[in-house]
Amino acid sequence: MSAPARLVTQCPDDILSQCAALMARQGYHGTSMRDLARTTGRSLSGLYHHFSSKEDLLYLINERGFSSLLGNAERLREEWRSRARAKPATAADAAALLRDLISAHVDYFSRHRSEMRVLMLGTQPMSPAHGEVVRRLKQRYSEVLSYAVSEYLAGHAPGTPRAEVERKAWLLFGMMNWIFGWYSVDELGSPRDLAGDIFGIFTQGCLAGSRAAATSE
Amino acid sequence: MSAPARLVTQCPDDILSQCAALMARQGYHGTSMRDLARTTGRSLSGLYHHFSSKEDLLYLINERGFSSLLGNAERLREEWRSRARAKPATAADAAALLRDLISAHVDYFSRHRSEMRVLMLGTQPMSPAHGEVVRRLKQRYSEVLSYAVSEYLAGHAPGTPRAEVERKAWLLFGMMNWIFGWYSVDELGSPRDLAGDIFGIFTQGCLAGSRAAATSE
DNA sequence: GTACCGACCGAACGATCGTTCGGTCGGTAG
DNA sequence: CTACCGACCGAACGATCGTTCGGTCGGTAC
Repeated sequence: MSAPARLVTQCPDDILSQCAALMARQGYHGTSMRDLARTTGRSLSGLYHHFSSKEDLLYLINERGFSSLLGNAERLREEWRSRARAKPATAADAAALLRDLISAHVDYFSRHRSEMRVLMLGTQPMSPAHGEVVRRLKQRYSEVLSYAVSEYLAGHAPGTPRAEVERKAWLLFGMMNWIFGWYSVDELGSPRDLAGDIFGIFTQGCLAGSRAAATSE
Repeated sequence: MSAPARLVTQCPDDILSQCAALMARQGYHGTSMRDLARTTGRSLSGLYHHFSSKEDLLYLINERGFSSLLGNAERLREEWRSRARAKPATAADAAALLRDLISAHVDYFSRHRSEMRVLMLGTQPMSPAHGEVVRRLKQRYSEVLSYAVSEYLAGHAPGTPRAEVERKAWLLFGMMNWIFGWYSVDELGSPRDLAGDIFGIFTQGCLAGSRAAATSE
């Protein structure tokens, strides 16, 4: 423990994202360790110096991605809660929280598209222990979003049933996640426009309530 | 060409869906031909009697799924067009078309969850020829949906820019598709409720226009 | 100097992969 | 009877898979 300090190595951050980029295109099982070694400019056994196994690599990508996403979301929620303690929150405040969460999500996705695509393609091939950690992160993240949705609905459409709140939160998730699964971000305009559209459609759509669905018949 | 008629065999319909069920859980590369042979109750070489290759099997699942989806959608659109020729279409008619398309989509997904999950996980490992066919089907399907969205917006929010129409159609796609990627249909209520929610959020959300997105700041 | 370190490599291991080949069996057709 | 057919199987092929092992090299620590 002396002069030059440890900044490189230790945790192979760039290697991880290079691997994620390849896995995003070919899938976990469709990408071999030899493929990953080649694109990271290392040898096969050199790659194993950084990760204990292929599954471990997948876990690290998942853990890192969801942790960042969750960190952003929980920070926004805490800021909102401390503001709410200072002075009572208005309905507009809840809308602002929801809008910030959507923006943060879309921004993060657009800046880490490969990693996010890996996260979306499923958790199946992970060990029970790793899978549990990732599942927990996923759930905590969706709980923050559900919380914001229910706070928003409490202010703008009070009395919405719990089941409907959750269903709508999931639909919001759908809008936020799907686009990056199929399409390129280049064809969709800026993340800012996209987040604005999602926020606009969701909030205005929720205001109309569920009874508005009966148009014909 | 005589008595008993050909109803079985020819095209292995049930085998296909059994294979899709396994691939939906493990992914294409994560499922071996031996796995597929075992779950279909056949031997490895017995399976190759029905499909020329593993990739061919993936293609058949994709082609079949998207063709059904597209068939339903184009039928609904043609019905609408012929009604529009009889008497001028109202704005409510366009909403009904959109609602029927969403219902058909959600219904089909809920009845063929495994196949649909395979379709959503990507097209990469297909040959150029097969990939092109599937890509064409996908595009035709999304064009029907975009058409309905633009017809709806023409009646309810005239003057919406083309790019915004497409972005909103994609967000609608997101709501329709995402839920079956992550969550089980059991927790989401009936397909009917779900389709109603999607239709309600989307249509009411679009009515508010894009300028409503500026709530704070 | 020697000792130890993390980063990295070439070569190989056993297992599993997609695919092929030769053959069996029950059922019409002539 | 023979000829032919689709459905199906066991056994094997070459290739590729994830992983391991022994070793090399440049750099501190003492």
